Amino acid sequence: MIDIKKLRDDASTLKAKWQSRGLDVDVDALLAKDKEWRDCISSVEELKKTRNDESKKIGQIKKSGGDATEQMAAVKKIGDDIKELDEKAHTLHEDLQHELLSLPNPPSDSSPVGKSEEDNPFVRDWGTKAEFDFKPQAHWDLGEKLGILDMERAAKISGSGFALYRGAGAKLERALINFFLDRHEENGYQENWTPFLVNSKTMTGTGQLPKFKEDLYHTEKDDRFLIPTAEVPVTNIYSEEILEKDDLPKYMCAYTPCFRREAGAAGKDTRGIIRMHQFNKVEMVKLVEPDQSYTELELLVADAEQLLQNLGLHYKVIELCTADIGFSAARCYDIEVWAPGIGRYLEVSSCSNFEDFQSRRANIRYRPEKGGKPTYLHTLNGSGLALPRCVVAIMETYQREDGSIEVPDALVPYMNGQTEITP
RNA sequence: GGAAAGGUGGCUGAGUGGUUGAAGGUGCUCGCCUGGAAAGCGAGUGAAGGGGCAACUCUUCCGAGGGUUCGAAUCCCUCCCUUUCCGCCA
Repeated sequence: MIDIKKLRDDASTLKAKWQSRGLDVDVDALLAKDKEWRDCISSVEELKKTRNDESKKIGQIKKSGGDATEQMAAVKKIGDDIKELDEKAHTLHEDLQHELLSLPNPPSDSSPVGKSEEDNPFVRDWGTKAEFDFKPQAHWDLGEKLGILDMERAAKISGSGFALYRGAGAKLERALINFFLDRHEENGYQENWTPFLVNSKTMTGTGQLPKFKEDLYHTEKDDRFLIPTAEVPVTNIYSEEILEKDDLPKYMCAYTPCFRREAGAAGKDTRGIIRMHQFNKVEMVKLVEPDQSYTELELLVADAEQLLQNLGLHYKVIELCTADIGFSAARCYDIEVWAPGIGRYLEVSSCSNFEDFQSRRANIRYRPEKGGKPTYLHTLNGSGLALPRCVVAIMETYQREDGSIEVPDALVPYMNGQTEITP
């Protein structure tokens, strides 16, 4: 959420930033509503002051045995006015708050301005596209023939958009999760195991609510949501808390399954395991001091890249332009791994700096100096990494002509010494 | 799911309708004292929001939301959470 004070002070800059996202925000209407709310608050407070003073006087009169009937009637009238105005102020505030919560983060000045994903600048790449002296197969063919991926039975059990990994396929998932988590621990991230169902307050904290309810699985009876990413529970670990300067930076990571309705993505990536309603992911989250967040973003991307390098997978890093950047992010890098079987780069990580957008929503603060005033810290997160697309890249990159798959060296210990996957 | 007890400041813990934003203790900060420290003494020590250039000032907040009342931490209702016991269950 943006700071309403910024909107009061410098609406035109914010408006321009939203415009760079392709969003036309009626800032004048927002400011008018804000003004109306503040005027309302002022009147209420004035009335409350009068009421408090008068009530005290009544107390004194009664104590000294006097008759305060007249005063009581007068204050009663004030009370009625307060109630009415208070309700109005409350409604105005809720309304304004809802509108503010639905506004995306204004992109950082450092984010490249663009009109669509076509304008996302290339940052760097690592490795080269794998070459084959045979025609490489797509993972769905490889997986089915090897018996490690059973999309048909997954559909029978749950429907489309779900994967059933079997045998070495299941083991590969487990191996990747452990491999990723171990690397993060080495890099100073504390491992977390979180709830996978969260309440609406938590979802609002990281920005999934109120705007993207349609993308989430919701349990009607208990009003809880299945997490679409570990970012949600992990970032909210310290919600409503005030941390000390010495507590920062906080490096945290977690493996979780992720649940996404993929509403609006119908017909996209329907084959294979590129877009799933349920998938596994390891996520890194950082809570940092504001002046460190852009340095930390670079480090975060490097930590994600390291994993692909260890796996020997070719990838490229791109930066998202203002038109393509996510709702909550101020700046964002995507890492895309090369999948030679289908001949596409696949997004396996998104590393973002949210600045104080999430911390303001989730109310995560810290004291810049001992005994000082609490202020909002900066949050960042990055996938490290999303499993299915890594599996795709591994299968397709390490495939042999006979359809078997070589296990990348880094994963062999995590596969109990298994070096290849054969039928 | 049933029963009971609770939810007050960084922590602990009083408070049952009227200067209570909240006693006492503890912790923390600053000062005095000391060769230095401890002890002791003194002062300060929550958050959000509004107004003001500022000193400052006002409002709100005792789990959340309603209600009663001239006035609510205190009384009533609903919900949430915690603990203990019972039941059920991986």
